[in-house]
Amino acid sequence: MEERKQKEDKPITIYDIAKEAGVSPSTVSRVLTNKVKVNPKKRDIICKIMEKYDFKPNALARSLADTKSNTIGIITADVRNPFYAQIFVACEVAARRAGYIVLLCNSMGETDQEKQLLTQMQEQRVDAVIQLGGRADDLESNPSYVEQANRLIKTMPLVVSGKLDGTDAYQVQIDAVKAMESIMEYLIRLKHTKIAMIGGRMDVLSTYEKRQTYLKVLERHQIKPVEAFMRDNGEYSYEAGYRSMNELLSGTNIPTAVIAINDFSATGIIRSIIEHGYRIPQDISVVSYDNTYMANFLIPKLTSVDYNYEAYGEKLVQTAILASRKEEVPRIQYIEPTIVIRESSGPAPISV
Amino acid sequence: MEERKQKEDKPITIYDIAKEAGVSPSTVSRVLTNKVKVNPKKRDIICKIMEKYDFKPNALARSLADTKSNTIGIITADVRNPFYAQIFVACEVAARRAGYIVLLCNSMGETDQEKQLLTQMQEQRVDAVIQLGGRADDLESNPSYVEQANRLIKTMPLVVSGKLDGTDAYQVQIDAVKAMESIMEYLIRLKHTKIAMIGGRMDVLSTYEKRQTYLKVLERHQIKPVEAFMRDNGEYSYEAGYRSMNELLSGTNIPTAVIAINDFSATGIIRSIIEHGYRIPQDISVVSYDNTYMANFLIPKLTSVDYNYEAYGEKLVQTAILASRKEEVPRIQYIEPTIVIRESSGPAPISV
DNA sequence: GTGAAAGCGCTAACAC
DNA sequence: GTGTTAGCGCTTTCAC
Repeated sequence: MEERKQKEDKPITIYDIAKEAGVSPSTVSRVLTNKVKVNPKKRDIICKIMEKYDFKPNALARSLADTKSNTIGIITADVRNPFYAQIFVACEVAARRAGYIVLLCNSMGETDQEKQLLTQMQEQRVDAVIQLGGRADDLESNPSYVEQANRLIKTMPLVVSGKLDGTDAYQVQIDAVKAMESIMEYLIRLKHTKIAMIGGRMDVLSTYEKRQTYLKVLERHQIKPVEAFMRDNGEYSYEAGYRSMNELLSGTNIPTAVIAINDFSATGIIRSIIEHGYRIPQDISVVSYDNTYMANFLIPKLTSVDYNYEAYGEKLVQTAILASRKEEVPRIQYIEPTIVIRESSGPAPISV
Repeated sequence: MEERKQKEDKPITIYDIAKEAGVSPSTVSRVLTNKVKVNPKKRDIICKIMEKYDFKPNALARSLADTKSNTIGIITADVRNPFYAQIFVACEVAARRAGYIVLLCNSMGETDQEKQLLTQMQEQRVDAVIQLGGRADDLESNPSYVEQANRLIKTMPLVVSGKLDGTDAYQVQIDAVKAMESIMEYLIRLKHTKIAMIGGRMDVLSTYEKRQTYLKVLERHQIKPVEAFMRDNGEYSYEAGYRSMNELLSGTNIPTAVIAINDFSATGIIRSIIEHGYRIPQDISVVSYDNTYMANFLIPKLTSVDYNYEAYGEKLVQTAILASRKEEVPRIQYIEPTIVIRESSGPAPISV
């Protein structure tokens, strides 16, 4: 029951608390973990002392002791991309609700960096890692990355937003096929037949799937695909969208609708269309993917495909947590897209 | 020198390595820390074995042992805001370069949450915490938050992007005064005299400073301030910008230039202007703060004040690290703004 | 240069 | 219910 001589530097520990409370350290630990009954009186005394010294249990020591860090590592290419920012925040919210912390690392799109991050996550002994984009987006998984991932998976579960062939990574994917189906059917219902698809790289899984679906739906409606309408420019940026649309509009065959690979691209596309003197959506409709806040800001407001981000984050995190507890989780799960119609799309113009 | 019997579950430790290498654990630790000479031959053997088992040192244990986690905690209101996303990524890059990891937590703008995050950071034993926005933005610091922050500061340094009166937090701020000065002088040089300032809350430090500077510069040029031109609508959003500009344009006194509190606001403001049939910048110039990627996307492209984000992140992180090592760091530092001129601003129209 | 041993702060059997 | 005793995996004196 003795007062602690304030050694200013050393942070207080359960031993200090225990001594002052006249109990054993384990009792203090018990009130901390709160899993086992403790004499209410003692608990009270202990709590008082904890508060008095503003005691904060050392999470590192706790994690070391029970070999569980209550941390989920998240690797993404770049949170500055609002698409990932949305998912990340959704993950964080879900994680916090479940009593977990998230450790975020950006790979900046560099594969080497990404590999290193896997290692880092292992060293940090996170309970599971969630990978958003990056190598998990590849149509053909990078072998050396797969190798690294497999090493990680020996230690902890990995859940990816795409896929990682040759690994046991859990997959929680956006349903790219449905995402394209719904947009195409929507446009065709509006009598569009001259539909362009702009942006993206064909070695990216979701983009590839979109393209395949695009072709499939055209065929289903007996619309002949036009080479010039398919402009996978290799990028997902504003500039690329702008450039590709400029090219397209400088030709003779002008589409009545264009599907942008994402909101960034759409933004460039819209700029190009307007600069060329066409009206949106009267002359050309524009639809897009991701439904980031940009969609609301543009003039006209953008029709874009949304993926309930909150639910997405929740599913990613739940998968990670359950897997880390070795509970059963489906190996692959899908997120349903919903098309949000705004001002940028409308009926096809009456053909001349 | 014996092979390790692969107990599949337990991760390998330096003891396992040591045994197989025929050395003591301390020697293994020495090659890990790499601070002390080790017989090159032994080192070699040890490294080989580490690789063979894909050994990853437990960062938790390391941190526990040397009471240093090499982690910097970052608290922000919402990384989905591109302004914070930019700074965060810059911090991460700087931190990684210095051998640190960052732990990101979003408070979602809730003070309680924010307080809890401080506690969480303490428990995680991060080496320092950086707070971007939130309570550090307040013109008058929230007393109960200050209290919580002070508790944290007893344990570790806190560096904030704003200020926290009554604490020893380090400050690395954007120079809001200069940011406004340069924009005002720019506009006035272009012969603008009817300048509106839209968006923001006056209990936010940087906004308050901007308003004060706005008034000061007007006075310096003998321009009488117009009540209707000062529309601190309490928000920093697209919608608020749109709404306020609509109100302003429905009046009789139309400004020739408007300063938006940030790019989000500017986006709404631009929409409103266009919908009202005015041209940008021929009729009305629009300038803004933060120079996020939005500035490049808008039509017209937005003139916006930039803060070298890379340098900002570097300074925040360096301050955090140095302070955590108890080295001397200035208590307050400033980030210089630069105005990036694009399409949305130009000379004032010839007055009628 | 290297090993032995103590310790970082906590949890979790295990007895009582 | 509570104290005792081992760890968790690493770093770091301190001798030699």
